[in-house]
Amino acid sequence: MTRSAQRRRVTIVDVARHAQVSTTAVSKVLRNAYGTSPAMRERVHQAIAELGYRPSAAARALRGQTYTLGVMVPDIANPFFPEVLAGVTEQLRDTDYQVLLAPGCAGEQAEAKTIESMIDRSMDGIILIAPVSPRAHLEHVAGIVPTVVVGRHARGTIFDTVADDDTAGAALVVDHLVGLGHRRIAHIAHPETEPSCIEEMPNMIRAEGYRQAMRRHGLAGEIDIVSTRYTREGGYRGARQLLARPVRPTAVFAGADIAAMGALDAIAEAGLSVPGDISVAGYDNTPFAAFSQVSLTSVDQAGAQIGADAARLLLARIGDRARRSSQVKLSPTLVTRATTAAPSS
Amino acid sequence: MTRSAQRRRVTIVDVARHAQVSTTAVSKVLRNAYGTSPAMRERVHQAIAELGYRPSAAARALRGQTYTLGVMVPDIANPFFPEVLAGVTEQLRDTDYQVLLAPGCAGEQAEAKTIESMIDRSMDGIILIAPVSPRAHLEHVAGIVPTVVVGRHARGTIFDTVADDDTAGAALVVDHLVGLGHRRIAHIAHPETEPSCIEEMPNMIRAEGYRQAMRRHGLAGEIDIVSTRYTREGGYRGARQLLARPVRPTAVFAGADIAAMGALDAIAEAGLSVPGDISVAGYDNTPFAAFSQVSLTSVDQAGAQIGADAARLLLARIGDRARRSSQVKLSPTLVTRATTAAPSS
DNA sequence: ATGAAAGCGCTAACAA
DNA sequence: TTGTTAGCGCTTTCAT
Repeated sequence: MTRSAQRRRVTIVDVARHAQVSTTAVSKVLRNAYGTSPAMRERVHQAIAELGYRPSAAARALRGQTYTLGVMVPDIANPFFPEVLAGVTEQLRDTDYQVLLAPGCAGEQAEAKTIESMIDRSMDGIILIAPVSPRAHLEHVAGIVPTVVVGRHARGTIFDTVADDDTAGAALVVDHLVGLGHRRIAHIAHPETEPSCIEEMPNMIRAEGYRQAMRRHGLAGEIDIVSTRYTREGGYRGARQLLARPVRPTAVFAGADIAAMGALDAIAEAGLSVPGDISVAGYDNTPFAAFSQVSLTSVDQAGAQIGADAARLLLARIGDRARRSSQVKLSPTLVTRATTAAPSS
Repeated sequence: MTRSAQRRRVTIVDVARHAQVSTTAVSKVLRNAYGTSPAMRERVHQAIAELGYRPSAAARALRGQTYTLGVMVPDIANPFFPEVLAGVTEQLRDTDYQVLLAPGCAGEQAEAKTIESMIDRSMDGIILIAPVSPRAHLEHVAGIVPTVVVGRHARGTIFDTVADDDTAGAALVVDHLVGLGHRRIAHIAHPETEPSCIEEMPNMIRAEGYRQAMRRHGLAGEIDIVSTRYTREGGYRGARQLLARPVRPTAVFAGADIAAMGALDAIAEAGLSVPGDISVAGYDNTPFAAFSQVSLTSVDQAGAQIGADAARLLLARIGDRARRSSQVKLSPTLVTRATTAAPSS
């Protein structure tokens, strides 16, 4: 046991020798490649089992695949992303692929570095969740490695996308609040600095969807957006700003549940009640929103399904890199809970 | 742009040719190795910049390091782990290392597979968070790759450990509740099947700490443990069981915040109030516990610090694999919030 | 201080 | 169907 641990790793050569075949044969068996007899397969498999052989991903990477897929998540603390990831891993469960997560990418700089590092590691494909890089950069990346972009509303020429219909999602919230009798509905947004992708980012589209819906209801004059961040702290700051308005909004639509969480913190701190004094709605329908103590009205964008679709598209693209790019757009639904009600006035 | 994307990746040979030096020289410069003149370093760096060269981790892996560290997390949906991860990445920020997360390891089987996959990918070191593998297996793994184990109370011969003093943490909760006047204090635990590591797992130690503390307070007869899981659903099921007792406990100590969350769901569903009808305490002091709508009393085990220590130890072990193993044990503190109060009786 | 050359473990032409 | 062999891009002796 201890000795074998110290020992040199078992290689394909060891297996070949042990099974009395060539390394090619072993390689073929490993990859289920064409040209192996059942008898040989049997012997090789047995040798592999006896020796406890495992292929070195590093060596494979130099020639072929690594059987590794990378997923970039912008913010691991946001409870929406585990949902997406669950969908990805579920879809990949019975494949040979291993998913590796690259965490913590605040900003374009960090994101570029993270993507580079996944390319350096010869990943067979990558899923980028809500990336902030300019589209040209995404195209560049997709030219190097099969790529699926989640969240961006962009028609990539060589990458596939999966996104939620954020315009519709925002409208669901506004319609719901207006239906309850609200007029002063404010929105907490997440800003975008990179001009080339402003129109593609889900956060920007949610904000625009909010604007459109407000206008549609004849509430153009009531449009009120504070731009902070989709984080708990951002939601907190945003709500603080809104609560300091001369005339307070009666409802707050946070662009993400995690921001809604911060908004609820600020509202509680101000001694106000939800939904008595102010209604709050979020986006993502994270497990947190369903939590009894919160019961947050939120837009469900089926995170697991998004993840599963992304994984499916990625496998398809790995299989055929010349494949036409496809865009999957999912329809959100509204989950009405206890944080929204008719305004008190 | 587009052409370069299609083009073969820039290699060390290209750099060497462009800088008019040998590949050896480039390699040395890259690794800050001994034997390079400032002039050469300058030229090489310039060539690297001009060509946009990036070393292939795959090729490096075959000979040297991959500059990749793997972190295995048992449950990505548990909000405690992002905290630990933040500590890890923060500690590694100014190093050349990239952190990759291996998600979703339910059970010993899946865990072993995940660890194998990290070894296959020649990671330079791995951090295992609350692994459930038998100690012998951890030793085996640590013999292959530098390893730091987080959470397990084991004295590895070749791996380092970082753990919270779970016995003390559990005692903090029981002492607090007893101090408030509670006697019927129940505990929601997470079971362990693998016999060889039962005594090392944080969940088991928390349960044992709870038992000890109860006995110390002369409440041995009130000891009441339900064993479900450290998940939201586990907490929910656990609390349901406890609420169905002929005589209901007046306080519930969930072994993890995420389980406390589920317990709060069940309590709300039963139409009971917290802390009016029943007090609830958690463990981990996740951001969720500090949330205004919850305000959960919880044991703080400084996740970020745990992560930072783990990363520090891992770097040290990578630097010297013969290094004596060290065990870092952190002292937890209790954060008292609104979910615990004197019993109503 | 610098470079030539031998692999690391695997895959894929190409031969047999 | 099977095996021989030439690399993949890098690190590392070992000469110079």
